[in-house]
Amino acid sequence: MPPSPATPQYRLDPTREQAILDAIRELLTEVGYDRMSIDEVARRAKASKATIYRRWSGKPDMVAAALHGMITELPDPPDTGSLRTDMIATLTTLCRVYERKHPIVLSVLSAIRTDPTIGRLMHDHILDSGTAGADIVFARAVTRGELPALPDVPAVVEVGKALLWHRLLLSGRPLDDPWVVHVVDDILHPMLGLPG
Amino acid sequence: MPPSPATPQYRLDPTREQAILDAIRELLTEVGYDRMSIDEVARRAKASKATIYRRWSGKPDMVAAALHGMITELPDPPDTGSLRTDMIATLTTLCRVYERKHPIVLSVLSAIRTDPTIGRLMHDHILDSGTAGADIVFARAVTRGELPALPDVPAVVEVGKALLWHRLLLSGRPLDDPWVVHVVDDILHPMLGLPG
DNA sequence: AGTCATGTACGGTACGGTACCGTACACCTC
DNA sequence: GAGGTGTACGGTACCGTACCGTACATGACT
Repeated sequence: MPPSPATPQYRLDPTREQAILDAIRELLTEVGYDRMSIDEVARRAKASKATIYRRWSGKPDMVAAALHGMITELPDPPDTGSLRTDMIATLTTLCRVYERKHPIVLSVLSAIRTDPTIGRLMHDHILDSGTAGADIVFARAVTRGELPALPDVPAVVEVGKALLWHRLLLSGRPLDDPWVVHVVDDILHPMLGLPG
Repeated sequence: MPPSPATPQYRLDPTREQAILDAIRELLTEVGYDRMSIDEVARRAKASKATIYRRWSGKPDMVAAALHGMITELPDPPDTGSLRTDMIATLTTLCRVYERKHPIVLSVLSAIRTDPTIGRLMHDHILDSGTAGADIVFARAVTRGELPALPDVPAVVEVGKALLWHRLLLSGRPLDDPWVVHVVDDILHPMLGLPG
């Protein structure tokens, strides 16, 4: 007799579930929310639609589940020696994260109209991550003596996020290094009262 | 004797064309690009599908046509007496314009992946309008003596547009007056080297 | 001028074909 | 035999095209 009372009690296979969620994220990235069909999800996950519908009630439900587990915890930004290089490093890291999330955000964005729940999930799990490092960077700059006092960090973060997403979603141009340097030197530095 | 080489050529009725384009814009606003069906366009425009397909080859073509004629020429910003109030007035005007365009931008955004042409049209006809007034406002501030020299206007415009679209598309919060004041006082003013 | 044949655009309808949704049912493994 | 799984199916929505009969402007002919 097995001593573990954990009689496996074969529940819904979590492996399957993960495969399905991966397929959903894949399709969201590739074709967007509206054009993502359940048939195709099933095909990619090598599962049947019945298997899918046993778990979730419909497309919004599935996508909501897929958006969970996309929270990305960023490590604290490393001390590069100066505020300027700290900001460049932090922004560059954020660029890579946003670039990865970009297709999904784009897909889901248009679905907000149809399903407001999706919008909330997107904010909570995708958009609001990766901005905690700013406090650290600016606090470090104050102790270094580069800044006379802590700036209006939320405002700076607001500008940074807005610039990133605007560039990514609307301008159609890449989040490359020269652009990051431009943001830091021509926008953030002046905003902090430092020489451009 | 007819000097004109008899170009009889009845044209397609421009009235009908306008009704169809209006219906397209309506549906783009209401349900988005993907969920817009030609049948529904025909129904709303009180036209037959044949009439529509006689003019355009398919959905991308129609939407492209509908995006034309959405260019909005803004009047030069009025002189309100100070740079701060000028900026607030200009931004407020821009807010109203963007709010109107917002649903269509949202719809079309997700279609960029499918049809890059749409993306180009959106930039040319929707996004790049309404920023010419900035030059006037800042030039006026210089002659008033409020600014020592002309600032980096493109950078300021970049920040303004990014903040507006970010707020509108991603934050889900309204472009209301307090927010505009916050942008001017907490972000643009510091960026210009003025007291917040 | 008045009449009429002609050509075109029009709304409406119907169709074949495709893609998708959500479910009923049979299978198959524990 | 109980429960997860795969297949097959009905139903719906949409696309793009073809065709009908009609309305109307044009241009020729009387």
